[in-house]
Amino acid sequence: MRRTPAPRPLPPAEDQAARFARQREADRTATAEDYVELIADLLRADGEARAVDIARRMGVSQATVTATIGRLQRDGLVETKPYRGLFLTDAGRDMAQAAKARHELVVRFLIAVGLDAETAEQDAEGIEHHASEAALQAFERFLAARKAGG
Amino acid sequence: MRRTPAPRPLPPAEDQAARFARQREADRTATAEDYVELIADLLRADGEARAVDIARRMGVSQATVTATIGRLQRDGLVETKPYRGLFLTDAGRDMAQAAKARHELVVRFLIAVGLDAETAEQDAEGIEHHASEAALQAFERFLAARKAGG
DNA sequence: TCCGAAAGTTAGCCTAGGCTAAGAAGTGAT
DNA sequence: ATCACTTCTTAGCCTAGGCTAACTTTCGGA
Repeated sequence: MRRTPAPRPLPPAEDQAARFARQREADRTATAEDYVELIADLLRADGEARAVDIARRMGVSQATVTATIGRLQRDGLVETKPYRGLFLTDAGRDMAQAAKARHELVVRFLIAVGLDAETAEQDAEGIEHHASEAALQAFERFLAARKAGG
Repeated sequence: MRRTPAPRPLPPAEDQAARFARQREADRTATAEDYVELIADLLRADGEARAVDIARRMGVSQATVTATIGRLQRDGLVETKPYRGLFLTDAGRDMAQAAKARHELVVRFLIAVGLDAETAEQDAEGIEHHASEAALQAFERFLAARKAGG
């Protein structure tokens, strides 16, 4: 029982820097993914996506939604007409679909490893943006194995 | 084989808004956690934490480090003397220790579910900030069970 | 000792993503 | 058709977290 468990040396600075850089990249796309995912859900559920509903569901002001939508439009993810509802471009739809699939996979995975549904839903919101393709595949394999094995 | 898999209704707006709010809260603390964790690592490995090394390992400029350290100092996590190294306050040490424990738990967990070590390290960087206490406990249980069962 | 390189800071700029307050545009009921 | 209400936008502000360029301080070697 030693006090210094494992004086693991620090990773090479370049590796660590690369990880943080990828991290910041993921942070940048997270907002866009959350928005298009929500817009897709609203379009499916209500037939339209209105700024006021997005504001309510994101827990932010309408002014913030207007500004964010502007960025999404600039980035070619949504289309808007002033005072009209929002629509997703092809790119937006693709992103939404991928985000939704990731989200649901992460939720199912978290529940499978023993988390309650409510917390799984909460944590998935953050984790989905930081799980790599490799991680998602590992989650899929895990779920498949669990299903097969019982 | 239906085209519309499950027209799952949207969650209540308030619940969803609360989740996003907690999400934003986690995002705000993530930077602080990353910094104090790195500072603790540097102190342990090198005996001192210098801004230039933090800049190198975070992949940002020294000016960015200076600004961020200023915020950490304002928030009572680090202590600095101009042109001298950095030191953690008690609060900073606590945060660093918790962050490190979370980080390593997430890495071990990701490896246990089939991820390679390199990707686990990368993904943990993002996931550690978004896993709730309940999730971390679930990960612990999973690892314990895996160890017991084989 | 002193002087050049390395380290740290400061100034000034930028974007994302929050906010409030106020005004403009659309909509529904009478 | 009008008027009140809702929705959307605009203006102006803020913080976090990036950047470069220029300046200051420290430190080590000749």
